[in-house]
Amino acid sequence: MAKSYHHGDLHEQLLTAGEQALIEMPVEKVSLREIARRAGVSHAAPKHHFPTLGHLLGEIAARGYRHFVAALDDAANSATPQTPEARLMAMGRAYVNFAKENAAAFQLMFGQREPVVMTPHLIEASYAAWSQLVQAVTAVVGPARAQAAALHVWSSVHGISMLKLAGRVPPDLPWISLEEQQMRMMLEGLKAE
Amino acid sequence: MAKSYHHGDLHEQLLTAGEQALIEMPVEKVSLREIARRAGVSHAAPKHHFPTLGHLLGEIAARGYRHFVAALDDAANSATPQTPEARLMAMGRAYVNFAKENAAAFQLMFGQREPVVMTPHLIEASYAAWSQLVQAVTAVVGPARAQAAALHVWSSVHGISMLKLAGRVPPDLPWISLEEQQMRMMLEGLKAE
DNA sequence: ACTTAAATTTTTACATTGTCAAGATGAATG
DNA sequence: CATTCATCTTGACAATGTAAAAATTTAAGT
Repeated sequence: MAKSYHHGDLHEQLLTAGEQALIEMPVEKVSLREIARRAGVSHAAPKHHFPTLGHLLGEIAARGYRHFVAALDDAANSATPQTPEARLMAMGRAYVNFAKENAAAFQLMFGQREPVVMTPHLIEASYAAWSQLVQAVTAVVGPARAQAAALHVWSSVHGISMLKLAGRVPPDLPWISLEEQQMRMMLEGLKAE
Repeated sequence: MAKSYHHGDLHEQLLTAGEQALIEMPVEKVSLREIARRAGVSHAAPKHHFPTLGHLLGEIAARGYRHFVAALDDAANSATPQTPEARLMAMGRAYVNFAKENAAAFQLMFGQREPVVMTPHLIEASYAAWSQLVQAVTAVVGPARAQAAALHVWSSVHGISMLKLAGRVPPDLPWISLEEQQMRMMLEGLKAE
């Protein structure tokens, strides 16, 4: 059932307007009214498509996870050589890179913007990201230790991403080089028995 | 100093009122007016002590870092045996524990609440936390690799803390056990060449 | 085709928030 | 005692999220 009414497909347009806003402004400035403004609609119009701002943000975050998963997948498939380790390292670098290049979306996805409602789509999308990582890690350490290893890997890349975004690490460090060393240590940690 | 109109130490009382608020409510609900309310003062009174909400939050975050450093120090000194590795592991557990027990303060310290102004006190306090960690890591890996190793350790413990707080990891995992394994892998990663 | 019902959007309105500009108040200073 | 000055209050403003009512457009029924 197509919905072509006054403004067309407002549901979709609100989501894309929100994504665009996340590109152009810091995450905390992306308000309901700002998104409505960008969609060329009154501030109360979103109500009929998303019960609350949290639901709208939740759906936008879910889309963020899908782009995120796609980016990590691309990185893994572009890795050379195509060994499990190289694929995992490529994903790790893509993770940190995604956080850097899509800072606002990343922050939305990981809770830096209240209120974000855990809609079914968001739960599903974030779980898909977790599954993707578990799968890549399983190829390296086997299924028995997969979950613990995945948590280890995720913590490492997520932590370094967040610290960088929060700016709570001394800025005079040789960041790029440290980042690579950190990634190596992360991989080495996987080999712990 | 009895307080009727001028009550003398409002500066201090605003800080403690803010800290108390962080204990009793989620970080995003801690507003300027809420803190003023708790201090028993009008909503514009803080203006004379802190130019903006961001500055007040920044000072509260700085205090959070001091408690944080103290907690990690205590943990390290209570570790048995008193080896560099055991001390570091104890600090790591204390880190994750602090994030769990003081969620709102932790989130304020690491940027989950805009606007937070990087006041001199905050810069100093967060740098002190970094120095503390570098020192503990140096005792394990030596000075040459200390910074890279510190970043590795911090990323790991920070990442797992943030993921837990954000609730973006499947909730049906055996978290406690995974947490310990993650910490072991983190330590193992330190031994990477 | 005409009426009626339903779905979508706008308009108003209200309670919050952070910040600012005037006042009011009390304490220190001469 | 009078004046000055830092501090606190009051009132105002723009912006936010949400709710209800009114308006407008589409769909359905006969």
